[in-house]
Formats: sequence, structure tokens, C-alpha cells
Amino acid sequence: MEQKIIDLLKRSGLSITDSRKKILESFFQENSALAHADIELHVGTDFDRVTIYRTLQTFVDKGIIHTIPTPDNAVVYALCKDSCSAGHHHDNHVHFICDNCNKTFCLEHVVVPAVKMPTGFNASQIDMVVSGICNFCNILS
Amino acid sequence: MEQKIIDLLKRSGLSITDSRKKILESFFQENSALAHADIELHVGTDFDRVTIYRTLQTFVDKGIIHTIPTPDNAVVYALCKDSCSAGHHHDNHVHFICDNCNKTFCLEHVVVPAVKMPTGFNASQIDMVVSGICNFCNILS
DNA sequence: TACGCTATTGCAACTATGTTGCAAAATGTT
DNA sequence: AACATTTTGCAACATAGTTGCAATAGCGTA
Repeated sequence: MEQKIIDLLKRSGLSITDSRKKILESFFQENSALAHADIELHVGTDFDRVTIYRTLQTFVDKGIIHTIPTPDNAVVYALCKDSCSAGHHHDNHVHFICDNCNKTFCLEHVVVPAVKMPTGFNASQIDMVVSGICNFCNILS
Repeated sequence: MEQKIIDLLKRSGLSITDSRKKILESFFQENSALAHADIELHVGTDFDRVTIYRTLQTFVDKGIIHTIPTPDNAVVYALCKDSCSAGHHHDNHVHFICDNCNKTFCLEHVVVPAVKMPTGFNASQIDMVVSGICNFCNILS
């Protein structure tokens, strides 16, 4: 784990710092996407709020994580697959938000379908967010 | 216009107040969706910030407007079509956000396509937000 | 291993956004 | 016009996010 994280940081051209390691660790330990507040909980009081904001921004810039838009307007972050590189994301998959546990998941294998735009509108990016009940909650109920 | 707004409020079971009339007027005058800040600009200093928040919430509850999730996590509101009733929205259309003028549009005639969920995931709502250049900006350039 | 340059962090202060309780004012019903 | 009920404004608070700057840590080099 430790080594995997250090490799990822080096590959992204980032220096190895305690906060970056700890924050990346949060993502690897969780299978769902994380909000800023989740990360703050996870890393405890070891790091300043501002550091977390800046670290997340750095990770987004380097293509390590990507943001997910949610209907209730919380910013949520998830690990990018290896194919993501700095400034060029390939997260054309559908995102799922569970109404029960409130977690956000990347459905890596569900590709956003194409839609026909009206005349005059040019699409450059498509976000698709599905809400409902996730498989973990369905199993438990 | 005045009469149309009063009718809409009555039909929704709401009392006619200055703030509600003025805020609804904003929506009828704009062809795009409005953020809270846009409305604040439009109605000027006539009404308190809190009143605008509460009025928008009331309109959402009554099915007069609906919210649109945006990738940059601003809450944006747009008028619902007549088929929307309290607590039961039919806004299954695609939303479009222009990267140039930053306005949000309801593409009423573009229906959100179905997607196949992985086993265990039950979808109850699908949001699709497309970014790019809108027809107004395309014409002007 | 120590040095020094650069990148990163923490602190403080600030802005923006949204919420709640309560008293005052406006609405609409009789 | 009078009354009961909504709605509004104010004040205070809560949360989210940003910026400048000084202190600190990381890392390449000697």
C-alpha cells in the first residue's frame, strides 16, 4: 500500500509528503467516492483544512482523482483509472449515488450513452449521474 | 405576464406576494436557468436573501421550478413544464451548460437515454448534464 | 550527511453560501 | 374591518472554500 502510493505520487511528478500519502490512503481504503468532509474525518486533525483543499486540487490537476457532480451539490472525488493523465480525463463512465447510504460510486463499466444535440449546440462533455439504491444496500435489506 | 404569474401561484396553492411575483418574473424573462445569485441581481435589494432562498424552496416543493446539478456545483433553477406537479417532477430531459456564456438550458426535447445498471444497482433517477457551446454563442462567433 | 533552493504546509483572515428562530408585517378569509 | 395564518426581515449562526504570507519540509547536489 505504502509503496503503491509512493509510486503513484512519483509517477505524477509530485513530491512525497505526509498529507498526500494520508489522503491517497483514504481513497485506496474506500471503494466509494469521498467528499472533502469524509477526508477530513479520515485524516483526523493531522492536517489543516486548507492543505486538504490544496492537495485535492493538485490531485485533480495531475489526473489522480476526478470530481463527480452530485444533485445535492456536494463536491465528491474519486480515484481515476490509470488511463487518466494530467489535464485529460477519461471518466466517461456513469456515476451512481445511493439514496440510502449516500455513497457515490464510479460505474466503470457503464459508459455514458451518446445523445443527439439540438441544432446549434455542441457538446464537449457529458455527465451522467444516476441515483437509487446501490448493491450493498440492496443486499442488506 | 402579471396575470400569468398570479394564475400560476394560485394554481399551486400559494398566496400572492410581492417576492413570489418578482422572482417568478425573473424566470419568465430569462430563457435560461437561474442561480440564486442571478435572482438576487434581478430582484435587486427589494427582498432579503433569506426570502429568496425560502421562495425558491417553496417553488421547488410545489413543482414550479426544478433544480439542475452542475459540474461546478452551483445550484441552478429552471421553470418546470406544466406537466410537473407538486413533489412529482417530469424533468427527464437533458440539461446543457454553455462553457462560454455559462448559462444553463433545459433541452426539453432531448430525453435522457436509458442505461443498463450493473446487477444489484436500482436506478430511480437519472441526471444528464452536457457541457459545450450553446446555439446563441455559436451564432455570435 | 549537510546545504540550500523550491515546493508545501499552517495560520489567520476573509468571502460566499446557506440555515434557523423569532418578532413584525402582509395575506386572505369571514 | 378584524382575525388567524403565512410570509418576510433581521440577526445570528454554520459550512464551504479561497488567499497571502511566513514557517517548514522535501529533495537534488555537493
